[in-house]
Amino acid sequence: MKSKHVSIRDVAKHAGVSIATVSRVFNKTSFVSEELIEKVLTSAKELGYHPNRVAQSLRKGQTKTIGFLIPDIVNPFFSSMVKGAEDFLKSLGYIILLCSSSGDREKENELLVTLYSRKIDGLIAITLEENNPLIDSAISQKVPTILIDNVVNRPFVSCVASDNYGGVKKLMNYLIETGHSSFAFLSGDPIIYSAKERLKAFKDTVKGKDDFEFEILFGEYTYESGIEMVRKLSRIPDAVVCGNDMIAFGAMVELERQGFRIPQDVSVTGFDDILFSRMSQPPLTTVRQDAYLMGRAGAELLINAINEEIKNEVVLLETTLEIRGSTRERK
Amino acid sequence: MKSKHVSIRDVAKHAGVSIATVSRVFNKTSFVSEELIEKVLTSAKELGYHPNRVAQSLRKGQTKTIGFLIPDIVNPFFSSMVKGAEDFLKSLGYIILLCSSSGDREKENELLVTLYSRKIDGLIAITLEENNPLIDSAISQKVPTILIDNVVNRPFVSCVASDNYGGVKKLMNYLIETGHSSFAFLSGDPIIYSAKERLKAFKDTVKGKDDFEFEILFGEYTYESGIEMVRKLSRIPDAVVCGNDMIAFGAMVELERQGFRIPQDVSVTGFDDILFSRMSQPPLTTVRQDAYLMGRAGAELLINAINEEIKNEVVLLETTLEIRGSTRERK
DNA sequence: CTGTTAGCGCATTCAA
DNA sequence: TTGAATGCGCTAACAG
Repeated sequence: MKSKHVSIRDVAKHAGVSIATVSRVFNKTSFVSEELIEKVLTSAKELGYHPNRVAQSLRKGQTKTIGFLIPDIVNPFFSSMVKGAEDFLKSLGYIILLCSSSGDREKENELLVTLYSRKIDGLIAITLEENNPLIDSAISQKVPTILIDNVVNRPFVSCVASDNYGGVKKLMNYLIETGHSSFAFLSGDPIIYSAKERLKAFKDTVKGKDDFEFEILFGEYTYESGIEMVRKLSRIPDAVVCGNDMIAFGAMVELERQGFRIPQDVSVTGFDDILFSRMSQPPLTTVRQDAYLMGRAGAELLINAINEEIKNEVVLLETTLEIRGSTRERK
Repeated sequence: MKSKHVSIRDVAKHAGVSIATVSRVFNKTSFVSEELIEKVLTSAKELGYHPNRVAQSLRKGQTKTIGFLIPDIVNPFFSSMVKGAEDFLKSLGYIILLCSSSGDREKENELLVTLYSRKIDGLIAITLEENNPLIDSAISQKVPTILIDNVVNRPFVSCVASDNYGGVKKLMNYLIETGHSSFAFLSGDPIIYSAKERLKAFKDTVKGKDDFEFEILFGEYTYESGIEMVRKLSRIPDAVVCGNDMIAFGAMVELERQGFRIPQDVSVTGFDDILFSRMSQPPLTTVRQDAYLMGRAGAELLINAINEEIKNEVVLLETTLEIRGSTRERK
């Protein structure tokens, strides 16, 4: 039965040295004789001592803690980012303070205050809206901040995102090569950076070209929204290009319900390549983006920002076209 | 351009009061005259002051921080638990320190040291193995600890899990009522508490009854394992009862590949009811357990343990049978 | 009702 | 090489 907290003082007394020596042994901050190192380590082990990180944080002015603000931890796309970041940060002794905003902007601001008052060394945020007030908050607090899946040009803020534009371009080129000439684009909410970029790539591909017919619908990045948008389609095109995979799943279900065969009657594509995309029937042709890597890249950027004051950088990650069974190869 | 950190002393000076008064205003810990409250609040706002939680933690000996140890944050089943816990804890001013163990027991221990040295007020852990060394660790540190999806009887440790046994019982009863009499059970690794319980319920139902034929295979809670186990089946039974939904998805794909129709030729069932279970073709008959609720219940238990010293309780949550298209209704 | 002060556990100066 | 003393920002006695 040990006492409640064993502090550096207990170890010092037990080892017959000063607290400064104990501190030096644990921090290797200056030379201590072998003899004393031994003594201190033995005493520490015997008492079950571990340095109190709270006290260290207060003293050193850094907490080795990173705030992570995320709309929905249950979404594997977002949680993959957390994992990517965590795996990297952990190796450097950082730990993640997790905050779910649930997309609620008011909550988001409260959470930021909490995070800042807990003296996080840096912040990684996934925000749905492209222009979010938190960005200004971050700047005024001067906490190094990384935005993932969003791109802005502001001081103290770096960004990581996939090349959404390039991804959809690749996809559209493939569809055109394989003989598709009429399209529907089922967009996510264009307040979101990624949705906007994907939409832009689609428009840039088809607009003003007489060879193509197209139609654009707006919804959300959800299964239900995919179903709904298909119902609103004025006609069924060669290819239904979806803003993300969830929309595509909804679209596929609704198209089949209406009696269309995929891909014989209509091709369907997604974006993201989530786990289930290769398991659906038919497996989904989609643009693969690596959320884990985005998280990791964000964390690396953040550590740079913390250490080297590089505070305004944008990293765009490559995407890969995954051709599967939901698109036909020839008309 | 403000100075780096604004402390309670800065506010006190600016407002012309003592730091104790400032503290009292923010903590409402004793009466302060309206006049001074006003002054302090104005100064605080002007300077952008927020109490430093790190200093508070050191002083008060509590961090309002909960450690959350989880095998894989990307798995929606686990992340739902995090969400459930977080939603509740947030409302009480707690925040979550997230740690992924990746199932690595060595890492798990390192992470625990980190968590303890950061003086978490409590720990919520999802551990794969039923008997995990972390449990002893938790006991020796006297940090209130909750195990989710696992049940042990130890001091300082409370547990939350679904009624896995009852769930499989319900499921088996339904299958028997609908005329199934030969079964295969595709189990997860029985080192895991839930896998063990589900297996037990299956065995208890079919064993020693001449009416039933059955076969049991062991694998993991994964899609790939489902495929593999189906390949090892000695014959195709009336119903393939899977340890969880991921196994069921693998099983369905492999059964269909082998030319069996679901549910006409063979029924397939899962456990968990993850998001995609209702989206698969055919939609999966499964036992629904509410991961979000488990997380929330765990958090509630933890707060009780922290406040009231209730430190050894087990909560078993009800499950629901979700009958969908992957099981036939009559032979 | 308000101010002064001690000390939470630690890292870091400054002396020795 | 080691120890004593200071203070990080704050809360909680205690005194007035």
